[in-house]
Amino acid sequence: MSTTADPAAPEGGLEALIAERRAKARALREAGVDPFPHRFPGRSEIASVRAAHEALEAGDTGTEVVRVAGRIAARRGQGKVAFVDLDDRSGRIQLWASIDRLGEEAMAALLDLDLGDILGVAGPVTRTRRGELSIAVDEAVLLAKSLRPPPDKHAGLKDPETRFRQRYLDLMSDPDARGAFITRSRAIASVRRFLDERGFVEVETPTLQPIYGGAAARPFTTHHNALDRDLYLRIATELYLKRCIVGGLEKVYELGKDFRNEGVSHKHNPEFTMVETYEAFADYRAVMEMLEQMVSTAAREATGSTTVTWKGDEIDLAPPWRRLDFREGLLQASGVDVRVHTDEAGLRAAMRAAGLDAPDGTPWAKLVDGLLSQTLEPTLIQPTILYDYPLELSPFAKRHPDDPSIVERFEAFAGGMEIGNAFTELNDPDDQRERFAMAAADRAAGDDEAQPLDEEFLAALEHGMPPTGGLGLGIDRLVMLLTDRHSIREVILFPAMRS
RNA sequence: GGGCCGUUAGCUUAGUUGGUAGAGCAGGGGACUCUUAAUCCCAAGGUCGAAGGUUCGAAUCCUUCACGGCCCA
Repeated sequence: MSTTADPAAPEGGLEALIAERRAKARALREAGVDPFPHRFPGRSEIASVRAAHEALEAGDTGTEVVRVAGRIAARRGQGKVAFVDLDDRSGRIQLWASIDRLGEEAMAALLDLDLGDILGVAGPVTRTRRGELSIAVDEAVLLAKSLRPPPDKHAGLKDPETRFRQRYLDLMSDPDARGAFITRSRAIASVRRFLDERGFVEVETPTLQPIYGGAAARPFTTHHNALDRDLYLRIATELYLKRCIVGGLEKVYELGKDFRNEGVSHKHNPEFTMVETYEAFADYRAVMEMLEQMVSTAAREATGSTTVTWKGDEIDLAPPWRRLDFREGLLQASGVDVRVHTDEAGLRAAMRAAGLDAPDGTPWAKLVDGLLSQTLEPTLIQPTILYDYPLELSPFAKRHPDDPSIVERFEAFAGGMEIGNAFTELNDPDDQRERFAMAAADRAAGDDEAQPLDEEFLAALEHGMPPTGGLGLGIDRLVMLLTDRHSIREVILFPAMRS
């Protein structure tokens, strides 16, 4: 269609491309055609159309009329025959449009469409002489006019900034990007199904909390105007879920967002998704087995296999996972024994002697954490359960019966990342009060990630909490593992960005 | 927070020792009744991330800033 030159229309660039598409939409309206109609009923998924007609021979045409709808991804031919590639979520199929089937008017309308337009078509399935399964178009309906040009039909969208800020462009131009988020959805559904089938109750606890807790992190602060009080966005669900255990719900989980006011990195986004589970009358040994089952089940149900590819290696998520004692593992990986260097200065000296980073003013527990992340953690590619942590790192974990300086806690690692954290929950309220006191001392010493005292949580524990095994599993990192994506931004649809 | 790298047309990109930017795709006009990164012809499209500086002259060199990526913390 020749577009009459508007003297005000720009010569080139994006504005001109938009003006061109708007002019086409206007022309349609003037011809009585709605460029944004309301529905296209009776459509089939492209993948199912393909599957049902695989046996069609080249040159043959089926009898059944199918209806498909999607976005125009590419087209070839401009004369009396044209080929259009149509994408929906399930796949792509070629449309074969000829003036013989459509007539001059409908053919002209089809040729006037743009890449990126949403189109619905009806017609029989055919296989071209060259062997391409296609739909012989008898009817074509514009379902939504695209007023802006899509990314390059072949090269797609490469610029990571645009991919994250305008994720819809990434999704529409890259089937693998869509696939990662579909895998994410399946993994989350699998985790829910797994827990539901084992009698866990899914609960929802406050996101806005008067006292934050359950993890070592700085919170986001907000303000409730009507109550005139500051509130915190939760950094974990832990302390509320344990109240549910006190109340007798016995097996609970919550799957949702936590918020931590920290920097962004390939492993950190300020809001991220975590599932926490608490099972009364279980301990961390039972949680180990459940986690192995849960993760391997999620892998199988989301990807079809319990082995995944990670940075070129195969990771086998099928149980049982390797068990590694915390102290032993660290000693082997770093040569530093945290049971020998039990004070801050001694550990710092030992770490520096081993060539490791150990900043001044860092409390002992954080030095141990740094020791782990610098030495052992990156080597834990195959799934590994690292168990029996020092008490100082774990303010909500129950002491080990054989050694009060360690707790019944484990973290699970895979792909060189921490993916899960679990312990036998501390249910002795007096011990818990002591732990809060230790945290208060840390806070006084300048650790702004230390736990604030939560009297209401202590009161709940004083009512009696059964022995309980608890777990936190990072969903984003699990999805990274399942999709071989090495940045958390690749598995969060709209990651945090600077303005 | 530190180091390195990047930012050129809607998208993907080239651009040499500093001499005022070139392509493919997309878009426009034309040809084409089995193409599939369709092909062929024609024309058009650029604040070279922003602001300063050096220079006769800056996409290119320098400084600052913004945004992003990678690595480190």
